[in-house]
Amino acid sequence: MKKRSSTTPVKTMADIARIAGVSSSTVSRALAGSALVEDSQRDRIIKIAREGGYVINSTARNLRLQRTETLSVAIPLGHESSQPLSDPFFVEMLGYLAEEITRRGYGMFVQKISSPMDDWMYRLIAAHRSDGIIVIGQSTEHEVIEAASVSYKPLVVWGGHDRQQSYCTVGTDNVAGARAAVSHLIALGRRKIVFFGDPKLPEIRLRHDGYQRAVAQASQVEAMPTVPTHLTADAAYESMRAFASSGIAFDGVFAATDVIAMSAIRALTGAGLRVPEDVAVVGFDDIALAAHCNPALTTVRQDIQRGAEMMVDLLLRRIAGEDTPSATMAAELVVRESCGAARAS
Amino acid sequence: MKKRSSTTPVKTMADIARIAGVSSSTVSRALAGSALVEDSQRDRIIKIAREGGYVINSTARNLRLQRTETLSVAIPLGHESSQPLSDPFFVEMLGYLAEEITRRGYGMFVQKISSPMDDWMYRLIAAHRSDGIIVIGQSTEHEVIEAASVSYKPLVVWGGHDRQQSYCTVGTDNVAGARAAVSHLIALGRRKIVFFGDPKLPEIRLRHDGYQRAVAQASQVEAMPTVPTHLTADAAYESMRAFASSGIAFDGVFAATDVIAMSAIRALTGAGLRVPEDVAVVGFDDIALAAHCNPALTTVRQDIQRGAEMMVDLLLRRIAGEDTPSATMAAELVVRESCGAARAS
DNA sequence: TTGAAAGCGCTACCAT
DNA sequence: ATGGTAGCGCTTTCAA
Repeated sequence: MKKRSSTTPVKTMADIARIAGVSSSTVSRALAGSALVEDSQRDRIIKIAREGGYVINSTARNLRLQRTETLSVAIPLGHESSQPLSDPFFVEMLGYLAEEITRRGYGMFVQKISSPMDDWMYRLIAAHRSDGIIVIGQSTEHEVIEAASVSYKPLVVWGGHDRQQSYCTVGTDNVAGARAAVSHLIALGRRKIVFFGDPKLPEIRLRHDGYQRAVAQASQVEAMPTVPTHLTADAAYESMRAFASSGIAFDGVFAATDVIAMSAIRALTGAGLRVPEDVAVVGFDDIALAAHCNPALTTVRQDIQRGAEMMVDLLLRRIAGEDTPSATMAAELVVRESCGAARAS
Repeated sequence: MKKRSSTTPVKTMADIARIAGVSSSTVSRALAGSALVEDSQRDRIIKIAREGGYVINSTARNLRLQRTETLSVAIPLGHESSQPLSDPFFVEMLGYLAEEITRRGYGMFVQKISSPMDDWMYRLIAAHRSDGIIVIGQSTEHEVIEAASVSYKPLVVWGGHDRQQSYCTVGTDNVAGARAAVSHLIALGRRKIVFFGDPKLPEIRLRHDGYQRAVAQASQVEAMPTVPTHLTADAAYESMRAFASSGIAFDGVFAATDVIAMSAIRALTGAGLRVPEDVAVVGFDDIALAAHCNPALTTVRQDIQRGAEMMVDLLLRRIAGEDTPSATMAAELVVRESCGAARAS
């Protein structure tokens, strides 16, 4: 009897069944570790499968089981379709999500939503490529997400939490974080603080709220304009360049994101203004760059890694049928150099 | 006749067929835009599908067509299983890959290979979750990749290119890049240059080759040790801390990656040594951080975005049956502050 | 131009 | 403990 083990291709359960002289039902059970199969039989089948290099076909399995063991990560960039996905905040988040999703035994399916049609959410759901969806950032898509969440439960969104929203979010306490940042600037003597960022985006609107509360609560602080800049480095640079040459006097900047803050600093320096001596700058996010730029950026830290872990955990629980609440993480002001004074640690 | 369009669920082609009063074969053809279906019939079917919010079930389609319209991105971390996927280089690469893969109409399936079994590659292939595989970095897995590439063609690897390898790589000219960096240090008067990095990894071995050639070609340059540090920030910091206190005199460091370089700078500064005055440091990669840290890092630039685009393009061509050759991109020395002298631009 | 039917590879029900 | 069979939703012959 010739050895054929290496010449007989073992691609399907039917192949294994043929070699083992059993039915494919038994092979399926054996490979699933079912106690229904006789021990010796099971071991023999598993051995044949392994020696033949058999790996289960997940497409067929998924079709049968109506699930995918995959989570989708969607990144809507409606506010800024030209914003590259290489944006540091998104990319750091993506890395941690990949880490955690893999650790939980799932695959990660990444989808960038470039020029949001209003049906991207529906398509993502209906295509059945994943068991659940994580959306990074609400962008301009709050209504779409809200509508989908009514009928689609396995959905978790990174972003701002509003009283009037039914979907599950994970995010930082934007209002408190922004307020702490601006209050710190005020405490350092700044009186003319400009807000850079577009309050049309939910998270940024919350940061703007925090900014306004800090200003309203202080005395002697002048009302200053809000500059609704886009989120890209180039756009933010240009916004600041234009503002700095407008003749409006100012001594502080609260930027809605670190990318805006860093670009603003470049523009200020280019305009001959010193940071922090002439203008103090505070950002938001604490991306990896923030600690290493010059001057090191004072910013509001969001714990991206913990956020990623929470989102995956909540999503898996929702897939299991649980109805999880939203989670808000505390924001932490990280004082470095760009605000002009280090706070005692 | 009651309007039922909103109450009848339209989940499958069979549903549409029932509503339209045709067979599901016709629905399939109509939705695929087949010329075989009568025009008015086709339009009617498409209308029903759209109004019912129908989206094709990709799992079923994939099973039938034996393809997935998905590309796998595998990140083997065998050399450093504790290395987080949040490593800047990998994460930047991931962002650009997501960008380009989405742009090409594919999905991206991300898989971190944590503690490499020797069959991870085989499993990834046999599970049929994707039409092709991009591997980011050879790590310690050269043999595994080489073996798989014999029979599995839709495979592109980021990393070092060796004369003796049959798989398709995209990468930077590591030897030339390293050589330029070290020659630059030598030209600036450095004579005792230490290499930090583990030459067991293919790319780093090539960078080490470049380092050695630059040293061999110069006169008066002393032979210095190679410190086979790991790739994480913490490990590199510790390696440099230990080395700096060993009593060995040195005035230059060529770090195999920017992460190592930046950690080394922190350790050197902590040990009371000035960078670049006492020790000049050059890195490799030009991650986003490099330009923004203090002192700004002199490094060898790899064009990550272009690399990502090339990998996707080559992979899609391989999926289409083409046998593409490897591609090597030119390395570019980016002179900033950490080497102690700016070259004329 | 359309429909019937087979089948992609798997799992689970129902027998025995 | 095991096998037969149906069917997940789709595409594509083959017939008409």
